[in-house]
Amino acid sequence: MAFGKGHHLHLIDGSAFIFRAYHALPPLTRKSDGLPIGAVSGFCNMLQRYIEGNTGADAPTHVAVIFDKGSHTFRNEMYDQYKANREAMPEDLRPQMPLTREATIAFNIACEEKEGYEADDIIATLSVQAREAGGRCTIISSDKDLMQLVGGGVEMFDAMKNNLIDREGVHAKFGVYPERVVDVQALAGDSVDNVPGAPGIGIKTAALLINEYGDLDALLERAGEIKQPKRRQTLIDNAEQIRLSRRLVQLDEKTPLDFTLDDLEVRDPDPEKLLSFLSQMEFRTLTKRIAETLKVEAPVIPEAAPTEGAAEIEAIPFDKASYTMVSDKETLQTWLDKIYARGYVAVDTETTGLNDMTADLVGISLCVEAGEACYIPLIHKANRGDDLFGSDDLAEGQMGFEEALRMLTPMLEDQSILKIGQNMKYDAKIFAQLNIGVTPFDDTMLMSYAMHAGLHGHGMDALSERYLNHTPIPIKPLLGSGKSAITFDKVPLEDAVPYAAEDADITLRLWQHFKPALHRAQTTRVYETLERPLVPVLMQMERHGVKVDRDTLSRMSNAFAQKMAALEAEIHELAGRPFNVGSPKQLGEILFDEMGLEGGKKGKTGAYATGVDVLEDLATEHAMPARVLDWRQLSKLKSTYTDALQTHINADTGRVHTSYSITGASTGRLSSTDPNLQNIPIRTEEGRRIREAFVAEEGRTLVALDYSQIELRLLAHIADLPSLKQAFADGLDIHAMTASEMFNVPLAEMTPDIRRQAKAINFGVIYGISGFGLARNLRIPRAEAQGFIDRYFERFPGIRTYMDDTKAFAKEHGYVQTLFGRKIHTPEIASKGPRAGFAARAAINAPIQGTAADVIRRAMIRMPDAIADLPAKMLLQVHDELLFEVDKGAEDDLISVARNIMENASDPVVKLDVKLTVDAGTGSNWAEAH
DNA sequence: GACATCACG
DNA sequence: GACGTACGTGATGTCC
Repeated sequence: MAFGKGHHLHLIDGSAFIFRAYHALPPLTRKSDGLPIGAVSGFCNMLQRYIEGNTGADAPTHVAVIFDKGSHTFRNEMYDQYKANREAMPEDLRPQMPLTREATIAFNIACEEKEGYEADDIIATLSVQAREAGGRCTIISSDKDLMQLVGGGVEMFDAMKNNLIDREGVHAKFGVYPERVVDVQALAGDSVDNVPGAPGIGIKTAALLINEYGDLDALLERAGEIKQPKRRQTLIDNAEQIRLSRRLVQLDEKTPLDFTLDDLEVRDPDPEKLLSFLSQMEFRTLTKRIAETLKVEAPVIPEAAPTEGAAEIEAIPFDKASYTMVSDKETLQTWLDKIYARGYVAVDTETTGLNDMTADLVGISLCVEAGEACYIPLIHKANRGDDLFGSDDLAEGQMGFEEALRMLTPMLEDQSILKIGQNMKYDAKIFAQLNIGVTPFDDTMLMSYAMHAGLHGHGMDALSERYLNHTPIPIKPLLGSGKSAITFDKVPLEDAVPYAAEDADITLRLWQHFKPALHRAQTTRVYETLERPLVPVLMQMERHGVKVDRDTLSRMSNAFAQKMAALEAEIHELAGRPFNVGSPKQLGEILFDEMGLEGGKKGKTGAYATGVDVLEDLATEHAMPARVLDWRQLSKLKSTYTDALQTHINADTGRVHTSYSITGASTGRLSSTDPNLQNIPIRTEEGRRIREAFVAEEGRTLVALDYSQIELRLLAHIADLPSLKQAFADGLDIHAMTASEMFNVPLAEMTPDIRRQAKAINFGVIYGISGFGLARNLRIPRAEAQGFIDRYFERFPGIRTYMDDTKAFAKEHGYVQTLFGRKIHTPEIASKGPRAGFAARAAINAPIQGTAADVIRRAMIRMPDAIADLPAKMLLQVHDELLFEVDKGAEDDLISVARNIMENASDPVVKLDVKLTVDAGTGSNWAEAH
């Protein structure tokens, strides 16, 4: 009998089921091979519960699960931004999607999808067909986009809240009945699907307008009559956009389908098929339960290896002999086939050096399963290079460089294949040089950092030792050291293969270990929002580099050398004999033994201390220490900056390319190396001039934006200090205000000295203040410093509480957290003696410094998209500052966009009680811009 | 490679 | 009651 009166169709929104299952369950994996399976498990459970709950008199006669297919639909043709801000599907969910289709079929339920259409369109088409045939239809979903379909025998059922949505239910949600829902949605827009709508109009206002004017067309036609000027204008200005929005939200009730309602008739499951699928997935409980329901015997699922990560991974021993070399395209193709079947692969590159801007790709290793890895050598030389003749010949047994990359590139760029790396920024930069974009990816180094910051380093060797109980093959013996060191392309293949392949093997095993651990440690969100997305951003900045003028530096070097020579002569004269001014040991002996100055203190190595503090004190008694300080400053500027920076100017680009380490600092700050561009001088006039060498390209300008007092602002929020918050809200001079509060001095009578003391205390608080430390910093008696601190605590009682609570938390948990959930471990807090003191202060500082680091990371991650339409590039980050280079004339546009991103970087995750403000400067060089 | 020193936030 | 103490980094030169 054809579908008609008396029949009842159920349409299940498959995607909704999957996402609910995915988010509701921990990241389960199939025991035998680690395949992620949590969403499939939840999906099957939901299907089974659905079946069990729909057996009564009102049971459906027809049923289907409807899925989305592909991400590109006819709506993207109308509007390319449709659903453009959707987050990418989590990697561990992607391989489960086809399995949910298999599950539906195993349950013997019709499973439908159609390329170019959303599931919602299929649901719309079927529900209309059911209604027109005189039957009933229940849509099992809570998606508001489907509410336009309700009425005339069509209802929705929200399986989550267990409630039925009829016409009245829709009215309660939208303020209009189903036939006008599309009009309201068109006006209100939808940020989730990126439907624009009318700016400033939400569901409430939209419903009001539609109810007043009847429908959307009437409203738009008579928009001029609207009394409120803002509403009137937005409707007039955005009429086209609103009509487009209506077309986007309007479901297609005429989707061409190659089946009919009759094909959806409820069928009993085939026990054999269903149980075979469930046991293949290794769902023990569910298999048993369904077997009982179906009154058949449950199949026996063999017990796989134990589930705990480490044990499972250790179960497969490392074996150099199992690694293979790929020398031809047939073999490479079998590896690609394996990778596509799996959906993920560990990748590692071998190169001719450690600098990813200058190193060349030498070979690639791959691993899809613990113990099963290969190395693809590409440009290994025939011998070690110590042979005078023929040393440029390539070693035998390598497939062509071009051919290998031609085969690998589609896989490396395939959205459905997850590439797993250890420090992916390095490998991705190597591939980027060859115009290959590696995406999507996971990074075991960043996973470790998200979980273990403060506990240990995150290099591969350390992680392998610690989590895999395996010492990797050392690289030293292969490359040698010193003058005789060779590059990896000179390493003989029989040595290179096991070394390189093992790195990929280790990386894969670490990933298998970390992936579930990341969830258990509740740091997945930190990893996915604060660590991983930073990689492409930093890659871009590093590859772009900053222009540094060699002539300026060179002139400065010469000037410094001259001044140093003069000072050196003077110092030798004052000392009575020549010595190495750069040697603290010799200097100490001269000052304290030969010249007999007082106050010499020997450190633990038996040498006199000759640091700035000591020499500054001595300067009051003798002329020499001051000269030494001057000499040291120049020596520092010359050796570390004006000389060294020149050597870092890249020959190809004429620019300096630093490398940022994401995992270097335990608090979440970045660090910068080769060269370090985060400690370019600024505090002294002579030093600041080095920034004049950091210049903009011809026709461009440097723009520096920095957060004003970000750590103190965050302290005010985190420790909940009302008077400090108020001071920031009022835009007061925060150090003067602190001084005024503490010393009872009206702001009008503030002296620079009182302000300076208050400033030192404010900073001291951020660092975990102590009487001793403050006394030393301010050069005042310890008792007086302690008095300041006591008064500070009285005036800002929240500080005490914050410090005590933070220490207590650290002691209990072994870590502290930032506002964004980043964990910083403080294991030494439990130790006895001075180490505990260090750890306590670090624990107090970490949430503040770490939250500031999170804030600027969030800004940096959003920045590339925000400035995509501007002729601007982000060049450098210096903890609370971002440096940009922009075409002349576009400075103001850039400042307004970038400042907006920076000031609102905490949104929407954290709502700060204190506003963040950003100062901006521009100039043809960094000294001017700051 | 350890240590002291000093550049930055 | 004594212990040593501001938090977080990286690069350089000396010396062993």
